[in-house]
Amino acid sequence: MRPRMDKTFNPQNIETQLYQEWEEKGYFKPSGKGEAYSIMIPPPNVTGSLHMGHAFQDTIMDTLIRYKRMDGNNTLWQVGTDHAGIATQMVVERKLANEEGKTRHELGRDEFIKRIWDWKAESGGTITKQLRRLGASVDWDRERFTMDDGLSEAVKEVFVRLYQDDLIYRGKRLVNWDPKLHTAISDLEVENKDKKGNMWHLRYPLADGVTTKDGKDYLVVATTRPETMLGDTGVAVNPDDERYQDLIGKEVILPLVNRRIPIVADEHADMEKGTGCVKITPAHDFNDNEVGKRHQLPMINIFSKDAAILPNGEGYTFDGKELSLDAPIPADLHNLDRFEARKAIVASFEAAGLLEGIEDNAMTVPYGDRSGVVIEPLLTDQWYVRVAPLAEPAKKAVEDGEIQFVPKQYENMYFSWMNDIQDWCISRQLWWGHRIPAWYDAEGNVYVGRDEAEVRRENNLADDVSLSQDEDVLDTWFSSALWTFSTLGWPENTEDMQVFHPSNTLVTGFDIIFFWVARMIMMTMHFIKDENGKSQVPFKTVYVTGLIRDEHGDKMSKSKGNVLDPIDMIDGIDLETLVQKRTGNLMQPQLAQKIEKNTRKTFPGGIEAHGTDALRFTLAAMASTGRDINWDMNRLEGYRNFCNKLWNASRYVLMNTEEHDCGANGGDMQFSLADRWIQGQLHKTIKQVRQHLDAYRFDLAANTLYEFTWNQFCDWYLELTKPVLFKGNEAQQRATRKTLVSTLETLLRLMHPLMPYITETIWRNVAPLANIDGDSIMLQSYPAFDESLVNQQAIDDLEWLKQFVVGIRNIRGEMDISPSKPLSVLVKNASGEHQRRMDENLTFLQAMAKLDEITVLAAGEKGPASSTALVGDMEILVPMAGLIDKDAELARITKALDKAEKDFARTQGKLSNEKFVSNAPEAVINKEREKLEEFRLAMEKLKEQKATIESL
RNA sequence: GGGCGCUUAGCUCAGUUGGGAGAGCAUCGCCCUUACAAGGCGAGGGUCACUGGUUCAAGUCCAGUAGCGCCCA
Repeated sequence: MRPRMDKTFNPQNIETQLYQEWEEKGYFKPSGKGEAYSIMIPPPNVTGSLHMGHAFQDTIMDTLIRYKRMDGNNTLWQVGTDHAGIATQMVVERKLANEEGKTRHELGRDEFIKRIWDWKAESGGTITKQLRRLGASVDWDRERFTMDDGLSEAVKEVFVRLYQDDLIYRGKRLVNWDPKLHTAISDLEVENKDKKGNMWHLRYPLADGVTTKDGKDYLVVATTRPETMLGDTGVAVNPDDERYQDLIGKEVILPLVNRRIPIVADEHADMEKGTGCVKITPAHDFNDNEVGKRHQLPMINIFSKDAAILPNGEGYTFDGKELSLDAPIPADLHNLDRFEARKAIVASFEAAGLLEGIEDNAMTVPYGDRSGVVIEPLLTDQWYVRVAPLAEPAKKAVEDGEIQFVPKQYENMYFSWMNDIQDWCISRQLWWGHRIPAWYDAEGNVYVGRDEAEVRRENNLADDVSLSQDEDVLDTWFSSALWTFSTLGWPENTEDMQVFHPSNTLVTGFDIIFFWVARMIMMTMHFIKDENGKSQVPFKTVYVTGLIRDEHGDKMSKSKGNVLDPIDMIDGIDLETLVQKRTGNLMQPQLAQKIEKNTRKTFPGGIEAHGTDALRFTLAAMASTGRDINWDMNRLEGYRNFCNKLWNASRYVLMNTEEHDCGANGGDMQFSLADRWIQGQLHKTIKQVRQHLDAYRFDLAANTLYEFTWNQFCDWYLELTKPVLFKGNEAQQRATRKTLVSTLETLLRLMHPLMPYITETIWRNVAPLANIDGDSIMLQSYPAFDESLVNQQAIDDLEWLKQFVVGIRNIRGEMDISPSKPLSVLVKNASGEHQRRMDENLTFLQAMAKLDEITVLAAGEKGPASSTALVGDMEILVPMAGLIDKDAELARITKALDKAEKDFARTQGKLSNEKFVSNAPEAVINKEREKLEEFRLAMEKLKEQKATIESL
């Protein structure tokens, strides 16, 4: 297919069609040839849709993959999605409620899971469809899903082996409990919000007639959660706090429940804060839990799974054993929700005269990001991975440079987490996920195995022993942690494992270094060994991206209504639809008005279509050093214009080469200075772009391409081909046509990884002219730098030509002489080199500066009163007669002279500094001397010129 | 409180081993010149957050201050 090229660039007309063709023809598959290069996509949430962060990361991954593919590697970009336990379960639950008015419990577990699979088949492909719009060259035939058979097999295998290695255990510990969803959740799913709350000061009477230093028979503890006092098992004071020294080891009588609890000394108590006394509730607060552990206080759980008050506190020791301890709770509190209980307890304290006071208090409260309710730290039975032993090799791999982070400072973040690592709670009280491969008998003994039959066999359990499988499923991150190898067919030792593992580059956000990156490293190094038994790393480089924020630097979020959808930037969206999209389905509908107002203000005309290539190029251009990006629509528009520029430049090339002899089959060719120059510039560009891509500096790569394309190729080279194509002889035309075609063809290949669609479209038109027979630019080789094609003489000559042309354009601009008015100019002090350059490039000079004649003045000849420009030590004179305004010219000269004088003075100052001359390197000094001479010359000429004009 | 990062033109950002401050957009002139008005040609615009130090020379290296952001507690 050779696409047509309209006058303006219309991305909609080309993108989808090209992508389908690429996919159908299997261009995204590994070639099977060359050195392997693989990237494993961070699997997006199957319920999700593409956001700017995905677009950013996917652009970078695709750029790398396309670059390596063209450069001859056997490339695999592995794609897939994760099953997103909670999110997916909730989506289907909601659907079930809306459509059938049923809960999942009414449906039953098996039927509900079946419904999830139905949903997935129907609606689970949103994000992968969007990924296609971005041009992502992933191998779709290998698409994986964390719940599919192969990956589930890997999950089971890993669980069983870790258990056998004593790296997985079951225990009763504190977790982030979501009282609405009835499951443990990970820290990542907890949103900490700053809230205004209260600090209650409660009196705890001292036992045994003890009094404080100032004679009081009670202590005052300050707390933000009075309701948890029912589970207090201690009061802590700071060991250095003189106020309470005598009381350490004594006891208080816990009000309402009349339990004696000890006063302990612990650093956790902050002398500056409140009264310096804190209540310790080890079963309901993470900090208190640590304190309790240090002082061997019992844990007393007072909450049900709904976070309502129990009739009796449940006591446990820190090794999870039940404690027979009497912790009754007053009957009027039973079954009260935690916030109701708070009111009731505060009221009771007040009634008993034990409420010392209430203060306002700013605090951070954890909310479940899915349920929106306050998370309760709760003691529950969960499965844990013992992480410390796994962390050691994982740390070492980064220390030794086996895995490198780009940018490097993120290694600190990695180490800080790995050095203070907590065991990982991997079980979730959900239905959707990998069911934990553990079975219990009637006595509560636990057996772990790949299936029930294996459990019976391994443990000699008769068929009549009844076993029931653990109801819980595994954290989604557990299966994600296996992603790099489970997707390649592990536990089978597949050929893919041998070829594509370890993968090369992981592209991800800094926010999941802990949750995902570190865990992948640990899991991979534990399970995957090379032929010598050495642990393999999952990837060699981790490229960490920053966050994409809105134009004011605010995080994009639904509730702020500042989310930008990458697809909207590609296809465009009208204002009304955008407003609807941003204000619909809000958790807090009262925000709608404000969001609407802001949206109308920011996007009065909606968002125009910019196309995928412009979006990708913008993302690449803004991808510097892993820091956050403040999204700028103006940049996007600028790069859309850039696409249009490339498009039209290509049209120019095609118009002048199609149906002409472009020298593809030889013939006489006489290359112009411009031809030789642009080839050199192109190769310098190739070298730089490769360097930048290799260094993950996509911003610099994009800038280099932009600069070459617009400022060299379009602004100078294309203009310089016009005189040749209009007036040159056959050999000159043939040479220039050949250069036009080959430069553009190479440039397109160089750009392709960043802008796949536009380059493919143009390339298919250009390639035949260069005698290249290929179906797709994707499969062509990436341009290689050839130093022999960089012609320094041509570069110097063309720089001279530019100076000449710009000098005249300058005069035109400042003197208001129309660019269309031809000028005759004179040159003074034209040495041999200047003369040669003029002789060789007269046509170029005439065309580019719109000149009639150039007259060379003899030595000593003054010439008429003129406005002048300098090219090195040569002076160009544009005669003033009838053209130039005396005052304007004087103003222009004065300004230029000022600048020259300043430059001269500064340079002279440097050179007359004895210390500079004796310390600075020779090259620097020489450069300064050259500059001085240049400025001196300019001053001289300008003064002379000024005098001439003044005397008129 | 500990750690990391940021502060450069009106806006969004580059600035490699220290050696004449850059880009895009925006602004101001002139131009519908047969690739492109999503364009061409030209111009203006910066105490490189602040203070001190090292150096012949600092946006760049060091120390401190202020503001902002992130991670951890």
